[in-house]
Amino acid sequence: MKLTSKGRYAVMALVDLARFDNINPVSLRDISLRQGISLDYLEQIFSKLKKNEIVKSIRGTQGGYVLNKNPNDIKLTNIFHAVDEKVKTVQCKKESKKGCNGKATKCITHNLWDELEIHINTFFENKSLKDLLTNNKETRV
Amino acid sequence: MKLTSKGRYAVMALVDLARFDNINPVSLRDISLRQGISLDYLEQIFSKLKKNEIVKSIRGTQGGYVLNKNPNDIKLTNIFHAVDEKVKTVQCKKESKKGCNGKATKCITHNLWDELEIHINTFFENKSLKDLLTNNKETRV
DNA sequence: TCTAAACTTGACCATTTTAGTCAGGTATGT
DNA sequence: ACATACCTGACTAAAATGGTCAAGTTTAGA
Repeated sequence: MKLTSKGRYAVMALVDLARFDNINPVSLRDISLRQGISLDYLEQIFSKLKKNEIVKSIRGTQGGYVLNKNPNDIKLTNIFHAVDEKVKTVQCKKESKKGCNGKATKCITHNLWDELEIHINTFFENKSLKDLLTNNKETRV
Repeated sequence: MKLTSKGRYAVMALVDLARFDNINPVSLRDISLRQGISLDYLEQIFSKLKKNEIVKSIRGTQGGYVLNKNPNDIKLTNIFHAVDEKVKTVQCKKESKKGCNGKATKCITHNLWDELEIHINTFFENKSLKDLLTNNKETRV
Protein backbone atom coordinates (compact mmCIF):
# COMPACT_ATOMS: atom_id res chain seq x y z
CA MET A 1 0.00 0.00 0.00
CA LYS A 2 1.26 3.43 -0.88
CA LEU A 3 0.11 6.52 0.95
CA THR A 4 3.05 8.76 1.49
CA SER A 5 4.25 12.33 1.61
CA LYS A 6 3.67 12.87 -2.05
CA GLY A 7 -0.06 12.42 -1.66
CA ARG A 8 -0.07 14.47 1.48
CA TYR A 9 1.82 17.27 -0.21
CA ALA A 10 -0.56 17.18 -3.14
CA VAL A 11 -3.53 17.60 -0.84
CA MET A 12 -1.84 20.33 1.19
CA ALA A 13 -0.88 22.23 -1.92
CA LEU A 14 -4.36 21.99 -3.39
CA VAL A 15 -6.00 23.18 -0.22
CA ASP A 16 -3.62 26.10 -0.21
CA LEU A 17 -4.37 26.77 -3.85
CA ALA A 18 -8.11 26.59 -3.34
CA ARG A 19 -7.92 29.30 -0.74
CA PHE A 20 -6.19 31.85 -2.88
CA ASP A 21 -7.01 31.23 -6.48
CA ASN A 22 -10.20 33.29 -6.41
CA ILE A 23 -8.11 36.37 -6.86
CA ASN A 24 -5.05 35.41 -8.86
CA PRO A 25 -3.19 32.36 -10.06
CA VAL A 26 -1.07 31.03 -7.24
CA SER A 27 2.63 30.49 -7.86
CA LEU A 28 4.30 27.32 -6.67
CA ARG A 29 6.82 29.54 -4.99
CA ASP A 30 4.15 30.90 -2.67
CA ILE A 31 2.81 27.45 -1.91
CA SER A 32 6.33 26.25 -1.30
CA LEU A 33 6.91 29.01 1.23
CA ARG A 34 3.57 28.71 2.96
CA GLN A 35 3.50 24.93 3.18
CA GLY A 36 7.18 24.24 3.58
CA ILE A 37 7.41 21.96 0.56
CA SER A 38 10.38 22.02 -1.78
CA LEU A 39 9.67 23.97 -4.96
CA ASP A 40 11.25 21.39 -7.21
CA TYR A 41 9.18 18.66 -5.67
CA LEU A 42 6.02 20.72 -6.04
CA GLU A 43 6.74 21.09 -9.72
CA GLN A 44 6.78 17.35 -10.15
CA ILE A 45 3.53 17.03 -8.29
CA PHE A 46 1.76 19.80 -10.18
CA SER A 47 2.90 18.41 -13.48
CA LYS A 48 0.85 15.34 -12.67
CA LEU A 49 -2.08 17.29 -11.31
CA LYS A 50 -2.16 19.21 -14.55
CA LYS A 51 -2.08 16.10 -16.71
CA ASN A 52 -5.06 14.88 -14.76
CA GLU A 53 -6.90 18.14 -15.33
CA ILE A 54 -7.18 18.99 -11.68
CA VAL A 55 -5.35 22.28 -12.12
CA LYS A 56 -4.62 24.65 -14.99
CA SER A 57 -1.35 26.49 -15.44
CA ILE A 58 -0.81 30.07 -16.46
CA ARG A 59 2.68 30.82 -17.63
CA GLY A 60 4.74 33.95 -17.45
CA THR A 61 5.08 36.66 -14.86
CA GLN A 62 2.20 36.74 -12.43
CA GLY A 63 1.37 33.26 -13.62
CA GLY A 64 0.75 30.25 -11.48
CA TYR A 65 -1.87 27.59 -11.07
CA VAL A 66 -5.62 27.64 -10.59
CA LEU A 67 -8.09 24.86 -9.90
CA ASN A 68 -9.65 23.41 -13.00
CA LYS A 69 -12.81 22.27 -11.23
CA ASN A 70 -15.06 23.21 -8.41
CA PRO A 71 -13.50 22.21 -5.06
CA ASN A 72 -16.60 20.16 -4.45
CA ASP A 73 -15.90 18.07 -7.52
CA ILE A 74 -12.30 17.32 -6.66
CA LYS A 75 -12.36 14.17 -4.59
CA LEU A 76 -9.34 12.89 -2.75
CA THR A 77 -9.50 9.81 -4.94
CA ASN A 78 -8.79 12.00 -7.94
CA ILE A 79 -5.84 13.65 -6.27
CA PHE A 80 -4.18 10.46 -5.13
CA HIS A 81 -4.76 8.82 -8.44
CA ALA A 82 -3.15 11.76 -10.17
CA VAL A 83 0.05 11.61 -8.19
CA ASP A 84 0.28 7.82 -8.41
CA GLU A 85 -0.53 7.16 -4.80
CA LYS A 86 -2.01 3.78 -5.29
CA VAL A 87 -4.40 2.80 -2.55
CA LYS A 88 -3.57 -0.78 -3.21
CA THR A 89 -3.02 -2.94 -0.25
CA VAL A 90 -1.09 -5.87 -1.65
CA GLN A 91 0.31 -7.08 -4.87
CA CYS A 92 -1.99 -9.98 -5.52
CA LYS A 93 -1.61 -9.91 -9.26
CA LYS A 94 -5.18 -9.60 -10.35
CA GLU A 95 -4.45 -9.51 -14.02
CA SER A 96 -2.52 -12.76 -14.04
CA LYS A 97 -4.36 -15.96 -14.69
CA LYS A 98 -2.61 -17.51 -11.78
CA GLY A 99 -3.53 -16.87 -8.18
CA CYS A 100 -1.58 -14.76 -5.75
CA ASN A 101 0.76 -17.53 -4.70
CA GLY A 102 1.70 -18.65 -8.15
CA LYS A 103 -0.76 -21.45 -7.47
CA ALA A 104 -4.10 -21.73 -9.20
CA THR A 105 -5.89 -20.34 -6.20
CA LYS A 106 -6.45 -16.98 -4.63
CA CYS A 107 -4.47 -16.57 -1.46
CA ILE A 108 -6.36 -17.10 1.76
CA THR A 109 -6.48 -13.44 2.53
CA HIS A 110 -7.28 -12.15 -0.93
CA ASN A 111 -10.83 -11.13 -0.22
CA LEU A 112 -9.74 -9.33 2.89
CA TRP A 113 -7.53 -6.95 0.97
CA ASP A 114 -10.21 -6.35 -1.59
CA GLU A 115 -12.57 -5.40 1.19
CA LEU A 116 -10.04 -3.10 2.76
CA GLU A 117 -9.33 -1.42 -0.52
CA ILE A 118 -13.01 -0.72 -1.00
CA HIS A 119 -13.26 0.53 2.55
CA ILE A 120 -10.46 3.04 2.09
CA ASN A 121 -11.51 4.14 -1.36
CA THR A 122 -15.00 4.82 -0.14
CA PHE A 123 -13.51 7.18 2.39
CA PHE A 124 -11.59 9.04 -0.28
CA GLU A 125 -14.44 9.15 -2.73
CA ASN A 126 -16.61 10.86 -0.18
CA LYS A 127 -14.11 13.53 0.72
CA SER A 128 -13.70 16.53 -1.51
CA LEU A 129 -11.36 19.47 -1.40
CA LYS A 130 -14.28 21.56 -0.27
CA ASP A 131 -14.74 19.41 2.81
CA LEU A 132 -11.17 20.11 3.76
CA LEU A 133 -11.57 23.81 3.23
CA THR A 134 -14.57 24.14 5.48
CA ASN A 135 -13.74 21.65 8.18
CA ASN A 136 -10.03 21.80 8.50
CA LYS A 137 -8.67 25.23 9.06
CA GLU A 138 -5.08 25.28 10.12
CA THR A 139 -5.27 25.02 13.87
CA ARG A 140 -2.94 25.82 16.70
CA VAL A 141 -1.30 22.89 18.42
CA MET B 1 1.44 4.37 5.62
CA LYS B 2 2.81 0.92 5.87
CA LEU B 3 0.81 -2.10 4.88
CA THR B 4 3.04 -4.50 3.06
CA SER B 5 3.84 -8.12 2.50
CA LYS B 6 4.97 -8.63 6.05
CA GLY B 7 1.52 -7.94 7.39
CA ARG B 8 -0.05 -9.98 4.66
CA TYR B 9 2.26 -12.89 5.36
CA ALA B 10 1.51 -12.67 9.05
CA VAL B 11 -2.20 -12.92 8.40
CA MET B 12 -1.80 -15.73 5.91
CA ALA B 13 0.39 -17.70 8.26
CA LEU B 14 -1.98 -17.27 11.17
CA VAL B 15 -4.98 -18.36 9.15
CA ASP B 16 -3.01 -21.40 8.11
CA LEU B 17 -2.03 -22.02 11.69
CA ALA B 18 -5.57 -21.64 12.97
CA ARG B 19 -6.75 -24.35 10.65
CA PHE B 20 -4.34 -26.99 11.79
CA ASP B 21 -3.36 -26.34 15.36
CA ASN B 22 -6.30 -28.23 16.84
CA ILE B 23 -4.41 -31.44 16.34
CA ASN B 24 -0.73 -30.64 16.67
CA PRO B 25 1.62 -27.73 16.81
CA VAL B 26 2.26 -26.49 13.30
CA SER B 27 5.84 -26.13 12.13
CA LEU B 28 6.95 -23.09 10.22
CA ARG B 29 8.29 -25.46 7.63
CA ASP B 30 4.77 -26.65 6.84
CA ILE B 31 3.41 -23.12 6.70
CA SER B 32 6.28 -22.13 4.48
CA LEU B 33 5.49 -24.91 2.03
CA ARG B 34 1.74 -24.42 2.04
CA GLN B 35 1.77 -20.64 1.77
CA GLY B 36 4.87 -20.14 -0.29
CA ILE B 37 6.58 -17.90 2.22
CA SER B 38 10.31 -18.14 2.91
CA LEU B 39 11.05 -20.06 6.08
CA ASP B 40 13.63 -17.58 7.28
CA TYR B 41 11.23 -14.73 6.81
CA LEU B 42 8.49 -16.59 8.66
CA GLU B 43 10.84 -17.01 11.59
CA GLN B 44 11.25 -13.28 11.87
CA ILE B 45 7.53 -12.78 11.73
CA PHE B 46 6.70 -15.46 14.29
CA SER B 47 9.32 -14.14 16.64
CA LYS B 48 7.28 -10.95 16.78
CA LEU B 49 3.95 -12.72 17.01
CA LYS B 50 5.28 -14.65 19.96
CA LYS B 51 6.53 -11.56 21.75
CA ASN B 52 3.04 -10.15 21.38
CA GLU B 53 1.52 -13.31 22.82
CA ILE B 54 -0.47 -14.14 19.75
CA VAL B 55 1.18 -17.53 19.38
CA LYS B 56 3.04 -19.94 21.63
CA SER B 57 6.03 -21.96 20.57
CA ILE B 58 6.79 -25.58 21.32
CA ARG B 59 10.38 -26.53 20.78
CA GLY B 60 11.95 -29.74 19.69
CA THR B 61 10.95 -32.43 17.25
CA GLN B 62 7.25 -32.39 16.49
CA GLY B 63 7.26 -28.89 17.84
CA GLY B 64 5.87 -25.82 16.19
CA TYR B 65 3.51 -23.01 16.94
CA VAL B 66 -0.03 -22.85 18.28
CA LEU B 67 -2.39 -19.95 18.74
CA ASN B 68 -2.27 -18.41 22.17
CA LYS B 69 -5.83 -17.10 22.03
CA ASN B 70 -9.18 -17.89 20.60
CA PRO B 71 -9.31 -16.98 16.88
CA ASN B 72 -12.23 -14.75 17.72
CA ASP B 73 -10.07 -12.71 20.07
CA ILE B 74 -7.24 -12.14 17.62
CA LYS B 75 -8.13 -9.00 15.76
CA LEU B 76 -6.23 -7.89 12.70
CA THR B 77 -5.19 -4.82 14.63
CA ASN B 78 -3.28 -7.06 17.00
CA ILE B 79 -1.53 -8.86 14.19
CA PHE B 80 -0.44 -5.76 12.34
CA HIS B 81 0.68 -4.12 15.50
CA ALA B 82 2.75 -7.15 16.37
CA VAL B 83 4.69 -7.16 13.12
CA ASP B 84 5.21 -3.40 13.12
CA GLU B 85 2.86 -2.67 10.30
CA LYS B 86 1.98 0.77 11.37
CA VAL B 87 -1.38 1.89 10.13
CA LYS B 88 -0.13 5.39 10.25
CA THR B 89 -0.83 7.53 7.30
CA VAL B 90 1.71 10.28 7.59
CA GLN B 91 4.49 11.39 9.82
CA CYS B 92 2.92 14.37 11.47
CA LYS B 93 4.95 14.23 14.63
CA LYS B 94 2.25 14.08 17.21
CA GLU B 95 4.53 13.87 20.17
CA SER B 96 6.50 16.97 19.31
CA LYS B 97 5.41 20.29 20.66
CA LYS B 98 5.75 21.79 17.24
CA GLY B 99 3.25 21.27 14.48
CA CYS B 100 3.68 19.13 11.40
CA ASN B 101 5.46 21.79 9.39
CA GLY B 102 7.96 22.75 12.00
CA LYS B 103 5.66 25.69 12.56
CA ALA B 104 3.53 26.10 15.65
CA THR B 105 0.45 24.88 13.80
CA LYS B 106 -0.99 21.60 12.67
CA CYS B 107 -0.73 21.17 8.95
CA ILE B 108 -3.87 21.87 6.96
CA THR B 109 -4.58 18.23 6.35
CA HIS B 110 -3.75 16.93 9.79
CA ASN B 111 -7.30 16.13 10.81
CA LEU B 112 -7.87 14.33 7.55
CA TRP B 113 -5.18 11.78 8.27
CA ASP B 114 -6.41 11.31 11.78
CA GLU B 115 -9.84 10.55 10.41
CA LEU B 116 -8.46 8.13 7.89
CA GLU B 117 -6.43 6.37 10.50
CA ILE B 118 -9.52 5.88 12.62
CA HIS B 119 -11.44 4.71 9.60
CA ILE B 120 -8.89 2.03 8.77
CA ASN B 121 -8.32 0.95 12.32
CA THR B 122 -12.02 0.48 12.84
CA PHE B 123 -11.98 -1.93 9.96
CA PHE B 124 -9.17 -3.91 11.48
CA GLU B 125 -10.57 -3.89 14.97
CA ASN B 126 -13.75 -5.44 13.74
CA LYS B 127 -12.07 -8.25 11.86
CA SER B 128 -10.84 -11.28 13.72
CA LEU B 129 -8.99 -14.33 12.60
CA LYS B 130 -12.20 -16.25 12.99
CA ASP B 131 -13.92 -14.07 10.42
CA LEU B 132 -11.25 -14.97 7.93
CA LEU B 133 -11.55 -18.64 8.68
CA THR B 134 -15.25 -18.78 8.07
CA ASN B 135 -15.63 -16.34 5.21
CA ASN B 136 -12.50 -16.67 3.23
CA LYS B 137 -11.71 -20.19 2.24
CA GLU B 138 -9.02 -20.42 -0.36
CA THR B 139 -10.94 -20.13 -3.59
CA ARG B 140 -10.24 -21.01 -7.17
CA VAL B 141 -9.41 -18.16 -9.50
C1' DT C 1 22.58 -40.93 24.52
C1' DC C 2 22.51 -39.44 20.01
C1' DT C 3 20.43 -37.04 16.44
C1' DA C 4 17.35 -34.64 13.65
C1' DA C 5 13.58 -31.53 13.75
C1' DA C 6 12.25 -27.28 15.04
C1' DC C 7 12.64 -22.97 17.37
C1' DT C 8 15.94 -18.59 18.25
C1' DT C 9 18.81 -14.73 17.34
C1' DG C 10 21.25 -11.49 14.99
C1' DA C 11 23.84 -9.92 11.26
C1' DC C 12 23.80 -8.99 6.62
C1' DC C 13 22.29 -7.53 1.90
C1' DA C 14 20.23 -6.57 -2.89
C1' DT C 15 16.60 -4.15 -4.71
C1' DT C 16 13.10 -0.79 -4.80
C1' DT C 17 10.89 3.25 -3.26
C1' DT C 18 10.91 7.78 -1.45
C1' DA C 19 11.70 12.31 -1.34
C1' DG C 20 13.80 14.96 -2.99
C1' DT C 21 17.95 18.03 -5.86
C1' DC C 22 19.96 19.88 -10.04
C1' DA C 23 20.33 21.68 -14.45
C1' DG C 24 18.70 23.05 -17.90
C1' DG C 25 15.11 24.67 -20.58
C1' DT C 26 10.32 27.57 -22.46
C1' DA C 27 6.61 30.97 -22.18
C1' DT C 28 4.87 35.58 -21.21
C1' DG C 29 3.43 39.92 -18.74
C1' DT C 30 5.43 44.43 -18.03
C1' DA D 1 14.68 42.48 -22.68
C1' DC D 2 14.15 40.50 -18.54
C1' DA D 3 12.36 38.70 -14.52
C1' DT D 4 9.02 35.55 -13.11
C1' DA D 5 7.07 31.30 -13.33
C1' DC D 6 6.11 27.07 -15.56
C1' DC D 7 8.29 22.69 -17.64
C1' DT D 8 11.15 18.49 -18.16
C1' DG D 9 14.24 14.95 -17.37
C1' DA D 10 18.17 13.14 -15.21
C1' DC D 11 20.17 12.12 -11.06
C1' DT D 12 20.75 10.63 -6.06
C1' DA D 13 21.06 9.85 -0.84
C1' DA D 14 18.61 7.57 2.48
C1' DA D 15 15.22 4.47 4.04
C1' DA D 16 12.26 0.58 3.63
C1' DT D 17 11.41 -3.94 1.90
C1' DG D 18 11.88 -8.59 1.56
C1' DG D 19 14.41 -11.33 2.19
C1' DT D 20 19.20 -14.67 3.06
C1' DC D 21 22.82 -16.67 5.94
C1' DA D 22 25.09 -18.38 9.90
C1' DA D 23 25.28 -20.12 14.23
C1' DG D 24 23.24 -21.40 17.70
C1' DT D 25 19.59 -23.91 21.63
C1' DT D 26 15.98 -27.15 22.84
C1' DT D 27 13.73 -31.43 22.98
C1' DA D 28 11.19 -35.80 21.19
C1' DG D 29 12.01 -40.05 19.91
C1' DA D 30 14.97 -44.03 18.20
